[in-house]
Amino acid sequence: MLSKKTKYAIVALVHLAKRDTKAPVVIKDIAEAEHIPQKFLEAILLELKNAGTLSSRKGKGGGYYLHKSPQEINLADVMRIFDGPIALLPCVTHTYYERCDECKDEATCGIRDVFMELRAATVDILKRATLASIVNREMALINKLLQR
Amino acid sequence: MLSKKTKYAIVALVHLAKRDTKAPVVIKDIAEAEHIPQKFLEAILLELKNAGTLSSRKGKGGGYYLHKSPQEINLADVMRIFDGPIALLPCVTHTYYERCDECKDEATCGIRDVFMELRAATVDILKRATLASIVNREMALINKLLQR
DNA sequence: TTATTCCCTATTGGTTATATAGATTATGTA
DNA sequence: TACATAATCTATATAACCAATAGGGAATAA
Repeated sequence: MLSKKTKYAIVALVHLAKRDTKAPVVIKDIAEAEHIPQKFLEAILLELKNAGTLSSRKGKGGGYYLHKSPQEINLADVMRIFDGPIALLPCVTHTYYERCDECKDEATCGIRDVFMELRAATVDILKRATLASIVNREMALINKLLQR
Repeated sequence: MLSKKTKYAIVALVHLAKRDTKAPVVIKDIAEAEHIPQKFLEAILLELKNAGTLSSRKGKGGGYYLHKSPQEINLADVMRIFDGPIALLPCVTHTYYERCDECKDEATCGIRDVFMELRAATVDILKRATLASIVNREMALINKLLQR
């Protein structure tokens, strides 16, 4: 399961992506609109800023805004910021690779083979899941509902 | 990431599947062969038994053995026993469904849409990953190494 | 210089993960 | 029956992490 942190982060990012302007939005507005505890969201947005996903401006008229375009921000990257590697086994990750203590021969491990396949499929889906594509999905779902 | 519990469970099950006989194996043998803390493995095998995956016999000549055939035991089921639902959001699971507090309209939620797609792909891979198929993968990997 | 807003540090309560220890129950065999 | 074997049950410990809150500091714009 995703941590609440990650889920809130995604919801907040989609919130920003759905606005057509790139004007900063204050934490409070996002928290209230998306029903996220404000102080908790504060820490989350800061982490997203430090990761280079968001930018911020202080003082009046300030707030947070997307640092990159919605096409360039995908869920794989966001999830990695908060929940770490996407792979389910340490021996399958790229950047956080770690050998399994109990493993006898990694090269011929059938379990590892399965989870490498799973990781590839997961990363593929999550990389394609950009903020822009999520907004598109929402529009498609709305249209689908209206047509009935 | 998988919990150690789940990883140990899978390793132990594959250990049992690789033996051609269905004779019971004592906990100690599995623990030593696979480098798993014995007392911890004890609890894990018991849980697998209660879930109907393993059977056991007490006393001399006893131990644990697969209750079903290696073709019938898949990683999706094993992972659900220990780590719960495979889906990454509560609103996407079948059996553990729960609405997201902060969600406005589930039917048009683009985030949910992504994670439904991801869940389907994941379950598909993990259902096909039976103990038998894992053993086959190992043989294939060994052959591949030998051919070089 | 004042209001606004992000930024930083610390802390809290609760849950989960990863085990270990010791006693008990069931089983096969001499 | 007695004994050794091996699973089963209960209890405990520790560490890590999650989710959230509190309070003040620092930067910025008007």
